[in-house]
Order: sequence, then structure tokens, then C-alpha cells
Amino acid sequence: MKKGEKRKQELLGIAYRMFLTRGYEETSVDGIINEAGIAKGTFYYHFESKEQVLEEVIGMMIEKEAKEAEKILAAQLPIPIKILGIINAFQPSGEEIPIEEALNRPENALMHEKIRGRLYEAASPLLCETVREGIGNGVFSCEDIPERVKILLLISSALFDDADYTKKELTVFLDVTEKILGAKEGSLGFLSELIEKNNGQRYEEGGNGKEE
Amino acid sequence: MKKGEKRKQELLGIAYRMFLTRGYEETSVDGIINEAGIAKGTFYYHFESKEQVLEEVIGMMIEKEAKEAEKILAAQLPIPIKILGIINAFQPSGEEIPIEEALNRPENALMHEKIRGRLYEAASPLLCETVREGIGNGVFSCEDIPERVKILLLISSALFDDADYTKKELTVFLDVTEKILGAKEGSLGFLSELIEKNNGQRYEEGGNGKEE
DNA sequence: CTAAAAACCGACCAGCAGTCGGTTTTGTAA
DNA sequence: TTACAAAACCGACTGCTGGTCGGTTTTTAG
Repeated sequence: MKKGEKRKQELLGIAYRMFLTRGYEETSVDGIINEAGIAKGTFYYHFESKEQVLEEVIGMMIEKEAKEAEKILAAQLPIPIKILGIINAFQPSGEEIPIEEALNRPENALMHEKIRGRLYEAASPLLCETVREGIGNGVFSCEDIPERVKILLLISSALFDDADYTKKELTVFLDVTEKILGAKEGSLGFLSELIEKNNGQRYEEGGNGKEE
Repeated sequence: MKKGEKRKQELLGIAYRMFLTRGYEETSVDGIINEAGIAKGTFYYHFESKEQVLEEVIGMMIEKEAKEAEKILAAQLPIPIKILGIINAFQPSGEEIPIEEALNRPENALMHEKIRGRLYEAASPLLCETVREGIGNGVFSCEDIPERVKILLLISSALFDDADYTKKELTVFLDVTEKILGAKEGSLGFLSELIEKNNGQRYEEGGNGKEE
């Protein structure tokens, strides 16, 4: 009996799109069921509430991004690039670009906040491990890793949330990141060009991404 | 003709309390008018919408806090204490303590986000000026002040939003702040005890006196 | 006193999330 | 094939929401 699961996925797909175009509050259950061509009761047969749909939609997004991030963690890459890659993996990319703009609309504050929380839980352990790796390699030097990663995630999500961040903000971000993790002065500067290059284009693991 | 203004203030007061106890979404206009003992039409005679009430409530809060922060800016105090004082002025204090807990409830995400934005606009110029003062005194040393202040505010609001932050988080915060602003290693450490002392006072007995 | 402006009233509206008793479809076992 | 229960689905309905509007009372000014 998997007809139910298929319908559920269909509804999640519709909800995903509508939440991100119209916003969560402005998307009505009636709107979802109209587009799906089903009755109210069917919707509530598959979901407990509208909010549960949001929760599951967010879960799908995070899971997908987390998978990519874990690939980067496992890859053989320079530590700073790993850090950047993991952070980047949790940013909307490709077809999901409109998400960025959508999440910043005030009416989506609840969704944005929920995503931020889940994203932190997913990204934090991966980054912590990478930082430890970096300390082992002598690239970083610091204590209280989780606390520092928390700050790092805080800053980077605020920076990348805003698609129009300035070059100056990016430079300061890298400088501050160096200081937070105890990297050598200027040792992360080379990431600046990498980020700009990737702006609008997805970071693929195909090449080794080594650049200086 | 100030009868109208008086009623408006009364409604703002009721809304303020209800927004912070029940949350914005969960507070209904019906709820507000029932408590005020007026009709729906009267509410909409004084306000354009429920959201405008939220905007004005937030404005009241920020204005009050900004006034206190400006007093600190003008005072003759050591620069690090000024920085801390300004940041602290924009934290809920005294009778407003429950705000902290209320704003962190997910249903208040919209309100929280709006407050965060307004707070940043109010606090940023004051902090920038203080940092410049600090650079003049040789306490700090950095460029791109607005960008750094933005990060500082970001971190501190995330830290103090959570009433149960750990001592370790506080230490890391101060360490990172030193680095962001280019202060001498450990030069802000003394703030740690100051902050903890303030926290104790909060719950102990609250201010009874008036100051002038 | 008078007339307008300000303040107020409450019935009303469309839209919302969620409910529920009933109906159809589907899988399964006899 | 039949019988039957579980799964899937239906849509009218409820109570509440933010917001509207034409009409009424109160206040103010000339």
C-alpha cells in the first residue's frame, strides 16, 4: 500500500513550491488542495496540520543539503576549501536560488527561523570535525571549537542570506574567520576569488578546486 | 483633541503585553478589543492594521532603549564598558525580562526578526562611533568599522537572546570581539565578571529606584 | 446653538485551519 | 469470484480570523 506515500510526496512538492513563492503564512491549505485536485479531508488524512507539512518540507531540504556537505567532508580537499564547501552546501543553489529571496521576506520569518535552526544542527558537527582536522594539520589553532563554529555559522548565514553582500563584507568575513579559528593572517584570503567565481555557479566536486 | 491619543496609547499598552505573552500571531484583534472594552471599528479607527500595531509597539521599545544607549555614548566611560553598555541597553531588562523568553518562541519569529532589524539600525551608528573613539584612544585597531560592528551585533544578539548562555560562550564572545575590533589580547576579559554581576542583579531584586 | 469633526459602534464579510461522518478504492484471503 | 476490512478520499461544516462600512454618539469650535 504505497499509493498514500506517493500522494504525500506530491503534496509535499506542491507545498514546497508554494511556501517558497508565496510564503508559508500566505499559502493556504485550500490553495494546496486546489492545485493537487483533492479534498480537504484527504490533505488531513496525510498530514496532521499545515505546520507539519512545513516541518517535513524543511526536512527534505536540509537532508538533501546535508548529503552534499558530507560528501565534501569525506573528500580530499584543502581544509579551508572544505570549510567553505560545507557552508556553501547549506546555501540554496541552482534551481533553489529563488529560495534565498523568498526566505528574506518578512512574512517568511517563521520558516526562515526554523530552517536556520535545523541547518545549524546539521552543519555544526561537520564543521567542528573539519576544524579539528585543520588543527591537526596546523592550519587552525583554537579551543572551544563548537562555540567558535556556532559564531562562524551565524556570521556566514547572515552574510550569504543577503545575495547583495559587498566585497568588503566578504573580505571582513574571511578576516574574522581567520581570527575566530586561529588561522594565519591572510591564509583564507584566496577563498575570496573562489567565492566570487562560484557566485551564481554551483561548486562542483569534479575538479580538485585547488587554486592559489 | 487628545482623547484619541490616550485611547491609542491604551491599546498599544494592551497589545504590547499580549504580543509578549501570547505572541503576535496568537494575539487576535478581538482579544485586544475585548480587553479594552471597545468595538472592532474603534480599533481600526486608531490603527490601519494589526501589523501596524506591532510596528508601533516595536518602535516604542526601541526608542526607549535607544535613549538609554545614547546616554551611555555621551558618558565618560572606558571604551570597552561603553561598547558593552550600548549592547546591553538594547537587551530587554528589568520588567521586560519575559520578553527574552517570549521572543525566542517560534511563533514570534516575525516579531523577533522585525525587532532585530530595528535594533540593528539603532545600535549600529552608536557602536561605530564608539569604536572610532576607541581607535583614537588606541584601544582598538581596525578598518571597515561598519562591517565589523554588524558582525559584533550579530554575535552578541545571538548570545544574549539565549538567557542560558554558558560561561564558555561568553569567554569566546569576548575573545572574538577583541579580534574583530583589533583590541589587545585579553583586554576585554575583565568585562566577563561585569556581565555576570549584571545577570545576577537582574533576577535578585530588580531596580526599585528612579534615577536622574 | 449649531454644524462639523472626531470617536465609536457592531453587524457583516471573505478567508482561514481544521473536523467529521460518510463514500469509494484497494489489497487480501477464502 | 466474492467478501470484507483497511486505506484513501470526499466536501459540507465549524469556529475563528483580520478587516470593512454605514450609521450613531460625543466632542470641539465658531
